[in-house]
Amino acid sequence: MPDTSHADRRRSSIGARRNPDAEAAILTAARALLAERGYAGFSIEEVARRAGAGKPTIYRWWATKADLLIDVYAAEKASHMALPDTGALWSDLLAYTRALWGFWRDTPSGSIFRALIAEAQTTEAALSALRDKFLPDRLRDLRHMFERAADRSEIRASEIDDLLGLYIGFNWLHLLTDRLADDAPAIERTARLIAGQPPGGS
Amino acid sequence: MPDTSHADRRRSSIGARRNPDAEAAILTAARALLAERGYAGFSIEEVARRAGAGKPTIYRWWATKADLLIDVYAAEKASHMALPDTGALWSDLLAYTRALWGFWRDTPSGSIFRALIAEAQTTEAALSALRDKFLPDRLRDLRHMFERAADRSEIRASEIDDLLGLYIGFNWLHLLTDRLADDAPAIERTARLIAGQPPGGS
Amino acid sequence: MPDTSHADRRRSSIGARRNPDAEAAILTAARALLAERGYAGFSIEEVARRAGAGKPTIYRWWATKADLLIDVYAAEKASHMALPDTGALWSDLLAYTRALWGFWRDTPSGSIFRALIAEAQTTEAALSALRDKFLPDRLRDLRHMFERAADRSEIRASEIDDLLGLYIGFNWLHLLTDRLADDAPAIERTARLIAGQPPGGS
Amino acid sequence: MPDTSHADRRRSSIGARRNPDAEAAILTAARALLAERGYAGFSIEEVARRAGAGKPTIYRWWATKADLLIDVYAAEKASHMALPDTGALWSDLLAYTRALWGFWRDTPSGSIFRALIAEAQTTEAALSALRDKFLPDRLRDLRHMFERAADRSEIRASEIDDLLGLYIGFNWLHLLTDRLADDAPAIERTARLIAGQPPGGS
DNA sequence: TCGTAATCGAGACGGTACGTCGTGTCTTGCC
DNA sequence: GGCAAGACACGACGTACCGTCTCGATTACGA
Repeated sequence: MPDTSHADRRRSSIGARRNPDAEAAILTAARALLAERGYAGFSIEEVARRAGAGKPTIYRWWATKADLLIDVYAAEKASHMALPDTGALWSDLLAYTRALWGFWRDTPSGSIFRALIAEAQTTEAALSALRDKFLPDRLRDLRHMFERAADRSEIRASEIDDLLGLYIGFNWLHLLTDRLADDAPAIERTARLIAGQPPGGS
Repeated sequence: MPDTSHADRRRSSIGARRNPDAEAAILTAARALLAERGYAGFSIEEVARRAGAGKPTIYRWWATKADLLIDVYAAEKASHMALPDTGALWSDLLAYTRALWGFWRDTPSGSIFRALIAEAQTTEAALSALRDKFLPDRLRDLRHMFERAADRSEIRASEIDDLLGLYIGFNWLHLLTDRLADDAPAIERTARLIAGQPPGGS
Repeated sequence: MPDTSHADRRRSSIGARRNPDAEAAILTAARALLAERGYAGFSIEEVARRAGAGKPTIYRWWATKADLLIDVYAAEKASHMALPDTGALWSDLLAYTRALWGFWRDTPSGSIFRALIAEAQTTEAALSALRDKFLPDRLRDLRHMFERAADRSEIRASEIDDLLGLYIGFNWLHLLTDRLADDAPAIERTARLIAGQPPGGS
Repeated sequence: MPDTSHADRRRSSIGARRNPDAEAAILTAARALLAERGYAGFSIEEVARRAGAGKPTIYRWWATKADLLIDVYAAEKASHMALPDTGALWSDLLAYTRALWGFWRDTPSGSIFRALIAEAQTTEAALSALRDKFLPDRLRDLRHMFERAADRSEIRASEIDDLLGLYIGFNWLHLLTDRLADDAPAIERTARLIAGQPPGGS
């Protein structure tokens, strides 16, 4: 058995209900696998092997690969990302985007999210999971940042959704083309653009 | 023989050199396959089947799936998109974006491009093709539109690249989440946002 | 890797036609597996593992487990069993049955045939393979023995098929209840019964 | 709930002892399942589903699948078959065999018995149950028929066991190859053969 | 002029992963 | 302690593609 990173073996059922140990082992294994081999090497089969879990256990709780990816990403994100409140949209965006890109670069999360988007191009179920479940969650979080800016009259309230779209598209574009490291200076310039702040100002 | 979409049968070798008929048949089959079944149903196996080609013939000329996708998309794109010149950036963007989304919706190109982006999350070669060849080409084309706007003082010249990034990200986001049809009203609002045009004005 | 009995690895395709090496490796592996673990331990998966073959290669050439079992049995039988011709039906039967039971006991063939019959109780395809392909072959061979006896007027020609049925049922019954070793004396008595020979006579 | 063949729901424990309702529901479900889908579709899982029983309840009372099959067959057989006494062995056999084949064809018993024999080729426990318990029972019943024939000097007393073997093998052969319906004419011819009666006579 | 070489369609090969099913064990919470 | 329920690890099922290989045929080109 080549891999030793999986949980302690012979974890058994704890009755007619979900075993949190199994769930944790699967999420951990999925995270590690994506970290090591990326989406290309990500398979339910291998996750099951590493987690010491049966494939049916995975399919029982996550109907699609996307559902699993979403849970892995969510567990990751919860513990890392917080919304800044600096008093100005452009500096909020600066702080948040730098944190986000760092999070994507320095944890498996970047790989996970790229996997999720790729999966959504393959499977209809994954697409609707991404669009109808994942994205709205993300938007809800970020909208607060923009709503505060609208309260401060930095942006028009009617523009919030479209600015959010531009902002998310900007991040996706850099993630999907793997330019998170190279193009970091773009963050500040783009934050100002979105916030309607003149370049170089404070 | 149930499928009739492939080229006429028994196309054979034409000697010790590449057979253009075979190449055309393969590109056509790939295009049709992506149109019908999307990236999920796109396999070298099925392309070969439809093209009436041997798999080695495909692998001989296209080392990776991404290479094939690029050629298919290139053949598609060349013949369709022209840059508008309406005299104002926001209406240029409006016209171009509506044309692009229509092109993505109504031809296989949308599926093809989605496939290419997805493949780039799996295969390093696809990623660098997308980032280093594809994206610069696209930027070069569009930059003219933004440069004209800068000449007219609608936008700052220093903002061109960042606005392009926002604009492309906006398009990708809608393509990848399959919202080209539903979210068409966003085009006008976003075109104004990018062009710095107040909402509702002419 | 626990099993070492499989053929030398990395046997590849020899073109667009059946590879006899692969076929031989698969039949050998199937035979060995049945010899070691019986029908209970017999799986296509394990045969593929031992043969160093891909599962699709097996499914390509043997549509059902029964087809594979039949080929394994046939290869075995061809090299071991010959029809005797002693000049009298009862001694022909005596010789043949003793050889058959020995063949069933001392080679994997007994296990193979038991597996085949069991499989026929599970799968409709296996049943028809057994009944319409295997059994007629077996009957054709044996019928010669009975026809010679009819020519010698030992039995009526009209009884041949029914005597064959009785004879085969007798053998099956002992095979399926694993009484080939214990009940060997029954062979002689039953040979006489079938041949219409009084007990104890020469 | 689509299937209605199982017992009334929410049958619960009746305390620290075996619940006869549960046992009956399980046997009934097993019988029905074998009737509908044969050995191929017979699984503990499905029996439990239909019976509205937990799997452990089944495993608690029947250690192996064979044990369950035996109980199902026993419950079935008891109520149906009677030994004929026509005054001649060949007509006894004729009557009994016709009844037996009809019983096997028209009730789940044929499927059950086929399942039992198949299971005996996989599981040692099933084999010994079949050989050491089942078969002797059957032989004991039938032997009376042959003993009466010996008393009437139709057959030799010393031949009884071997004729029984031939007779049972004949029946098994037709059951296992699913020729109970097609080959009914063989019954009369074989009955005469076993009874030493010339063909066509009365 | 003719052998050589690279092309073609075809399809078998060893593999990996898919998603489903059944196995026998285990635990819960009710009776 | 029996019961229904159902989760668990495991492993086989049969299928789809992967990328590689070898065939036999079909030309073009260089010696």
